[in-house]
Amino acid sequence: MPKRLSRAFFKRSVHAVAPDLIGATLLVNGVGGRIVEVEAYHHTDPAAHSFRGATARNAVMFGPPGFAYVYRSYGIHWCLNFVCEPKGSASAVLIRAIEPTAGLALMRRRRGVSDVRLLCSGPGRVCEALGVTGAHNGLALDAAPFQIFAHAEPVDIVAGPRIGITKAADKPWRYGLKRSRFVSKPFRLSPVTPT
DNA sequence: TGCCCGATTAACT
DNA sequence: GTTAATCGGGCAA
Repeated sequence: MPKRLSRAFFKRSVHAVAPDLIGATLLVNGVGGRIVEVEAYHHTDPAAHSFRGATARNAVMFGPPGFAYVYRSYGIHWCLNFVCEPKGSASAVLIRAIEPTAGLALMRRRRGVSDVRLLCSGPGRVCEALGVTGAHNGLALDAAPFQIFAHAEPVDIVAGPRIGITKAADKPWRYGLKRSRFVSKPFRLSPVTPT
């Protein structure tokens, strides 16, 4: 049985936690799969919700690490984040894509699509498939309904610019599982030198 | 108070 | 390729 991630796992720099989450398994009420894409947001980052200080929406980001920050995106979708670093640093990892492994039938029903590659390939899709809503905002990640397990095997990680932002768009703070077919958009891999 | 924009997605042309 | 859906935050007036 894989090791369940402790709350201490999140009490580190968001730039250390984010790549470490690639390959981990995220379940919500037993439904979910392998995390294949995340993005890091730090409070000194102009693209982060916490950059301009605490509001009612982002209050959880300013609390202790190891909790879920769920916000509404474009007034329509939900997006799931894991709060990182010591309390008050207001940093979080956005869960952008999952390779579905558990609860496929329920995810298909919630999403209204059958293609497994369309179930969790995007932050809004992840929340819809796993049933994450604003009701999960502020819940601890080491307790029900969440289960997060470390990956057993080593994984190859790639990084690149984050998606859908205009501020600090050059920062390579999007992390993914190399060659995964379940990411929301392909990562640009390093060019192979012709032989 | 009013207006613009956004860590998105699906359905268009 | 473009656009609508829909709402909280930020900022100008």
